[in-house]
Amino acid sequence: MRIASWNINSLRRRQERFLAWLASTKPEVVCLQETKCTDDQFPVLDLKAAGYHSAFHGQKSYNGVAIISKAEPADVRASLCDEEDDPQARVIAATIGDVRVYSVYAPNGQAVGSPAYEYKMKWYARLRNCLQREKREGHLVVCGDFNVAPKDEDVYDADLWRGAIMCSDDERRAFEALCEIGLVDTLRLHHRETGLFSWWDYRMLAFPKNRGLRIDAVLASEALAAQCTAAGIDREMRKGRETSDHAPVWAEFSGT
DNA sequence: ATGGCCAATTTTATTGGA
Repeated sequence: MRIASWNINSLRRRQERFLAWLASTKPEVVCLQETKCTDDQFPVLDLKAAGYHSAFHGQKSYNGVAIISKAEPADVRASLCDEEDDPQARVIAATIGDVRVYSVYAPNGQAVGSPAYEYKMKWYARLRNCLQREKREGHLVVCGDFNVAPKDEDVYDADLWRGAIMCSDDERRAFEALCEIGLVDTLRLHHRETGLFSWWDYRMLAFPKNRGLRIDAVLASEALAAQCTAAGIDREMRKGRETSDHAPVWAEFSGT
């Protein structure tokens, strides 16, 4: 089973490209972030015609997450496990077969120390609490745009970015704390080298120069991670015009 | 080759992204 995750940066802008990519790569599950559309704008019928079910949680203009799957999703929930009322659409969970899947879009945080940064850190604590509860149930995959480059290897110029947003110690600790509940960063099971990125700024020729960060990931609970046969980043999808500024990330699992 | 911000809306500026 292949699970992919892609910050699409507006599904409506990217729909044709997304459908073409779905048809060529045929993943069993795709987690999307920054769909930037309301639920009534979600292209349910086009995805159905492509052979996929849709579970989605959107809002006007910003954020928005979805899980697209060949198999029908069960137990869809569009929030973290707590009862906090969050107007930002950043989480959706669904059960696909025997795997609980989360599509998450972590807050950007704007600048270290800003109110947005405080919100980001609190959101991470809520996410961790939620996933800790989920993990007891069985296989768990958490896909998304984490807006954190976990290690120096995930940054094109680690010294330039040190302490900056997405690379600060507190953000990296928050990401690590997620992993410590028993989630494995699948890309690093198969690739240890630097230079593998999932986001490149639209400005200053960042992509041709490979000045990127790896801020998107597929995390898997330990038993499932043991079945992860391959993982990667589909950087081809960052090429050309009218692309998202993110590339899809993916992991392949046997025996599910 | 992959190319010098982009997307949505509040629309000819502003806000947020990362």
